[in-house]
Amino acid sequence: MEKPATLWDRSRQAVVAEIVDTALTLFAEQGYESTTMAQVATRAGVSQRSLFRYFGTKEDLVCGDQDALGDLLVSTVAAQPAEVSTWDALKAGFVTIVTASDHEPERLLEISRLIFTNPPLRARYFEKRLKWQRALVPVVEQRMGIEPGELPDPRAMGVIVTVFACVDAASELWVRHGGKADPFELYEQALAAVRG
Amino acid sequence: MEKPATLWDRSRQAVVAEIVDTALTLFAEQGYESTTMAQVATRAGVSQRSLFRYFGTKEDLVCGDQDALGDLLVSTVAAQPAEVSTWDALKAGFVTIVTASDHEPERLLEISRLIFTNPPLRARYFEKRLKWQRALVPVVEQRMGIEPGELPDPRAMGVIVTVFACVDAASELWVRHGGKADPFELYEQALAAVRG
DNA sequence: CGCCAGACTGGCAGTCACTGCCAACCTGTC
DNA sequence: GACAGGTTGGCAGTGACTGCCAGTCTGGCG
Repeated sequence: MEKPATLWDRSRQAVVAEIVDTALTLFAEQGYESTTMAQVATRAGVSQRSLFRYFGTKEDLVCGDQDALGDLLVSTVAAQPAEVSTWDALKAGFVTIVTASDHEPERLLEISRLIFTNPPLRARYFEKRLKWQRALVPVVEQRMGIEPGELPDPRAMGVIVTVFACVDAASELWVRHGGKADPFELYEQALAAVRG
Repeated sequence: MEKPATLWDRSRQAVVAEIVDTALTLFAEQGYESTTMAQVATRAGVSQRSLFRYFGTKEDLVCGDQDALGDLLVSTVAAQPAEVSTWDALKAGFVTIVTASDHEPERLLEISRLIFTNPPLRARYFEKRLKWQRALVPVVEQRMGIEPGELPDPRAMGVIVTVFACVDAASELWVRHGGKADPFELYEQALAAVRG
């Protein structure tokens, strides 16, 4: 079903990666806002039109294709054994995501800093995460023994949005600490304060 | 300090209100995205240039000036007596905000629906709330007996972002219930599931 | 080899949000 | 009635993004 992996596909992958690379370099050099898509296109050696075909929006140059990670998150949470608490199941999902990210730590910090310091990027990131949250609703409901309804259950919603909010808070603090703090530790502290 | 309230100020207020009114009408008629700022300007009887002077962005037509509400939130939380728990203090802040909103319930629902169904609007709303969260950090830190540092304390951050996340979840569910559910009840359920 | 359908690319013109600039105007004051 | 300060409107421009069309490149087929 998704085995082909043609040579063409791989070359496209390479092109995408190279574009992202030049974009991040430009953003680091002159900032996100003051870098235009035309610049990225020129330096990456593609037409502006094609650039917009690869990445629908400027934000996507940074926020990338989070859909795959979202699927991984959901399936990991769903795959946790029943005796694992909902909180631990969600945590396991996020741990899996972080370790599965194909960026080197250095670059991950740079990307995170970009996202947390540029409102439009942060907004886009937030938006993508909304989709993850929606996808998690049935999984968490089942895990909490709530039978699914037409609309999400407020209890399941509460748990999900809380975990995401704490992950977000920990990430922001991690970035603002310059990557020198342990993000998992920050997350644990935040959640501990919440759960009393 | 802020007593003048000149006639001029009031007429400006009226102009702003009227623009918002026509904008919301247009959004309801043909949707947010497919309504242009030029249309709003024309129907409201101002030049496009002036429209952008009143509202810096298209989103601000809907998200309005949340800064005043943010100040109210912070001061209300800060004004809660010391024996009130942090959770209750934050809740009191939000209750104050909701009741202080000068929109009729019907319009409030309409605005909320706009925000929750249009990604750019939701993103902008989220962004404004980030400022509220930042402003709350010192207040909550003091209330939790944490001495303020250069960066926010993860525990205070956790509590703040959790409350915001649950308020957000409750609001979204309220909107998706067509305004027929009690938002405070939804909030209580969400938070109860979190705090166990 | 020649041919052809399908996918990818590039350029071009257009839309829309948003901004800087400048001239016209309006308001209150001396 | 002139004058200073703030307000408005038009105008031209930037930058993200899209639709359209023509050129190109590829793999299959006779």
